[in-house]
Amino acid sequence: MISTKARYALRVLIDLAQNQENNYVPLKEIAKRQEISEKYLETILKLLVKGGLLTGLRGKGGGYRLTRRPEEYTVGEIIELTEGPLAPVACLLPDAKPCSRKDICLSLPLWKNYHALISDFFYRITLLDVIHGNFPA
Amino acid sequence: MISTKARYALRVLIDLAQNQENNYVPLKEIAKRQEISEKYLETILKLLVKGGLLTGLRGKGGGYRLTRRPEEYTVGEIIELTEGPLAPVACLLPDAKPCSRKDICLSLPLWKNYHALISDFFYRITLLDVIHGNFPA
DNA sequence: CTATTTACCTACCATGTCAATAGGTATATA
DNA sequence: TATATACCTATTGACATGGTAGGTAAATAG
Repeated sequence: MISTKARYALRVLIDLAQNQENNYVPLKEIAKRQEISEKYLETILKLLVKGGLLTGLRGKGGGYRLTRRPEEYTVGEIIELTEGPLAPVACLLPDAKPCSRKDICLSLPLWKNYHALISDFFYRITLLDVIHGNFPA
Repeated sequence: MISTKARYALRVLIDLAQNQENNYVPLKEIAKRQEISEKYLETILKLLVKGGLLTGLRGKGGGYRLTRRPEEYTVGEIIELTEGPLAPVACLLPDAKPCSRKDICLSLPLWKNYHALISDFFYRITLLDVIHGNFPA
């Protein structure tokens, strides 16, 4: 299952894309529109700011806004930022410790194919695609 | 991440497909070949028996064997049996409680497409495919 | 210069799942 | 009768998840 963190993050980005115009949007507004607890949303927004997907501005008139245009975000990076690598098994992580069975493991190619499939899917789809409902045929 | 339960289950089925000939294979042997703790393997085999993928026979000369031919198992059913539905979000579960945002949710179609993609992938691949390294192009 | 609004920070907690273990019971064969 | 096996119930430690509490820093409005 995709975690709420990733799902909420995506919804926040969609929300900002649709509501930011030229202003900073306060957390409170996003929370209200998206029906997400403010406190919990904080932890997610922190992640997104730290990851460079959003900038925050403090004080009156402050809030959050996107750092790029919607077509410049991929769903893949949003998911990986919030909940970690898409790799389905540890052996496929970039810094995986060598597995003694890797040469005889018949499942490994399956997980590799699966990994390629979903990486492709998620990294090809941009935030704008999600907003417009454009998905690969 | 795919759980060890699902991954071990797959490995067990591969192991049986390759080693059962016409006999029942004791858990001990599988555990040894696959380097999986006997105790933990028990819980997995119990699941597989309960799910009808395997039959067990007690006593001397007993053990486990497949209930069907390898080409009659799909990877999808093995995963879903051991770790639950492939659905990435609760709203896509067959008996999901109606979500109030479902008509305005822009992410939902994304998760639907994703779900279709991976279901297709895993349900098209049989145990025999895995053994032969045959994957969809 | 003060009040207010906002982001930002540190810490905590309850619940549940995962991976694994322990110890025993039932059943079949030799 | 002894042995090999599956099968059953319960428990554990570690960790992730989803969420909360309470405070600090900075920006603006008046």
